Amino acid sequence: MTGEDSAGRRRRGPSMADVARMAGVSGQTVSRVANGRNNVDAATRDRVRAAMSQLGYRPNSAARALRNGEYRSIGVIVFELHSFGTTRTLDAIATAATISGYAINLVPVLDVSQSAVTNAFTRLGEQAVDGVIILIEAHTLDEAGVRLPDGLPVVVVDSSAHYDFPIVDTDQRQGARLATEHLLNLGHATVWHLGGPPTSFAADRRRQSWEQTLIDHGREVPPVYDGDWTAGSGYEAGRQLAAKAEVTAVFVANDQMALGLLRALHERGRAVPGEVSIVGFDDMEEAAHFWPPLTTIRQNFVDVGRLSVDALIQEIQAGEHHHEPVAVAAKLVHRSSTAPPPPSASGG
Amino acid sequence: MTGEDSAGRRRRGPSMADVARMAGVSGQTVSRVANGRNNVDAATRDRVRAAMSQLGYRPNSAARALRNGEYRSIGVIVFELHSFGTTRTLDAIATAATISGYAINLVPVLDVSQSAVTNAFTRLGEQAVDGVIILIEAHTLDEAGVRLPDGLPVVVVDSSAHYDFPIVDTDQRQGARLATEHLLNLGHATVWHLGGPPTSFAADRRRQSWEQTLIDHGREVPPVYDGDWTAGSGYEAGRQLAAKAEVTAVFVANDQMALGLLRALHERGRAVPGEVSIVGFDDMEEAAHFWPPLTTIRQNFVDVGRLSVDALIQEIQAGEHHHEPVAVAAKLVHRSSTAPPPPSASGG
DNA sequence: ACACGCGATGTTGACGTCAACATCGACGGC
DNA sequence: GCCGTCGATGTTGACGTCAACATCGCGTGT
Repeated sequence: MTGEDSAGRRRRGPSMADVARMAGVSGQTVSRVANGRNNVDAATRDRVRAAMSQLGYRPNSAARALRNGEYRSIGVIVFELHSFGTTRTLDAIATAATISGYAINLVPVLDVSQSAVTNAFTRLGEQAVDGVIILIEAHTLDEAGVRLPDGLPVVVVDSSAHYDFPIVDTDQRQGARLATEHLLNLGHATVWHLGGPPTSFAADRRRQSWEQTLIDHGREVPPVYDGDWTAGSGYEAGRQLAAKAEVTAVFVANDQMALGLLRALHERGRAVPGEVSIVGFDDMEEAAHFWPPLTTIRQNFVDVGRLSVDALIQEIQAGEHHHEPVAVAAKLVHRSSTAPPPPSASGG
Repeated sequence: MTGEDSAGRRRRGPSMADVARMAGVSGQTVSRVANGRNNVDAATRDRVRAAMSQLGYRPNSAARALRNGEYRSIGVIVFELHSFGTTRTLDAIATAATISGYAINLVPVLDVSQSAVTNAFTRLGEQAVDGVIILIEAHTLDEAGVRLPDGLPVVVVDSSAHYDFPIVDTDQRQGARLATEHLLNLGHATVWHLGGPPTSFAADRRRQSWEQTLIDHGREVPPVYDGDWTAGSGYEAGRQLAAKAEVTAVFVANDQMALGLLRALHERGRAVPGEVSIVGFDDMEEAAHFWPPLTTIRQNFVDVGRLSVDALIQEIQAGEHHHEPVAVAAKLVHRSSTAPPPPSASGG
């Protein structure tokens, strides 16, 4: 009754054999019913179904996985759920995987240390997964000198191109260019940059693309300020930026840091967008309600999640890598944090 | 070499038998080495280890689960990763489970419909899990008329008490009282409330506790405004609140809605905390960088996650339910969004 | 009436692991 | 020198499922 035997030990649930006995059929017929095969007599099927629900039968996925040689499960290795982008991508991955009939096995990296990463990968090797999506920033991977189990399909999100794995990611370059050109088009002489941590490839690419865009337009490239994606780090860098009168436009590598910068600007009494224009990156839900509402680059996390799952499943089922990275386009969402520069700053 | 056989099908990895053959021992000895038993000769162990790494052996967790009758995995059923609290709790659960040697199986509910919830629970029954943590709001559960597989240990986070499952949650009542009394102590005549959706038990409790605190202090209870946890809904409700001159203090049921309210107040030109004081709930990382930085109630998500995992594992391993809900204390974090009421409003 | 086909159902064995039991050899005590 | 013991290793079988093959009975065509 309670799922325990007289000794108080956990008892296994009913198996096909139990259902078969109760329904007066063979185990194989139960299997056929459980798997929706249609070559079973209707009356028999009903009898089996009745026995199943009466016994509370549920298929043993371990036995099924062992027999079939596949788990129908994919591992997702994440570093932290603090970052908005990671969380959103994970959400999209989970949804896409579920729709495709795969379960999600979440493998957290417990801290930043190299051994924690190595540990996570070791655990991963022992998990019941058919493939892996790596959501941690790739430099961390490098440092850990990670060796994944051979023959385990892998897809990487947010990575450099020098891995031998398929890559799916937002088109960071295009997004950063969009942000930078938006500010330039408004008439700003140049655009400052508050970047993400050097350990992130995404941050790297946004910074590079911002710089290249400035160069393409023949503008001066101001020094870069680095944060670590958090609002706190945006605030710290923001205090320095806010103190510089010549700063009229800033492209911030994510919305959370932009929030910190906004606070620093408010504290200093510099008007946004009156004196300084700001563009973020991500379009987190809150960005529309920052003060002022933030102009930002919207990432299409749903597509990133779906495409990475699709690529992984293809690899699992067909054994095919395809090596050209998949880049998902971003787009600019114009709100109130950007405007033309103040007249006094028009010359640069 | 590539993990496929000549027909292009996925080939299973090497098994214990393969390792045993290469090392010239029996499968059982390989098993002993793999499980760290110490009754194996050092030289033999080395030989087995060498064979393992040369073949790229990794234990088949399906076979192990089948043999041992346990998966060492817990399912977490979540509705959405958009809400800050859910995400943070999931993170803490994943960490705690990993430390305890359990894997995490993420089971998303694809949409709000009843069938989606039922679907998710059905899927759950077929997952390779020893137990389940339910992270969705409990009213949704109710509506779905959910029947969980019998004998599967369950722990619920954020739920009413009328389930026969162990419950772990933040002490919503205590947190809401803290918030309300903080504002009262500053001298506000009464405190308005911007609550969460009626479908959430957490929102319910925060509202009830706010009301009770007001009554306990002999204050008037203003009408409640409801949001749905999002900044957008906070903004909508906030526009109404901002229009009322008599509002000097608002307790908002989460930080995201507080952000929306802040925006509405700014748009209307009402100073925070000069004219209106605001307290949020959650203490999301960004709250410290809102404008102004938000006074809020900090939830201890780490403890909630850890305690729910501990409770579940105890249930799994010992078969013991313990029915008193576990309440994790919250605490007030005082920042700049609260101050005494303006002199003009002192009388109420 | 008989062979044949076909649909419904049953039987067998293998997936990889590990507990329980069996075996074997070395060493110490008397 | 014989027996008992203990440590290292091997052998067997069972966990639950499902593909492959076997069987059985009924209807159809000639």
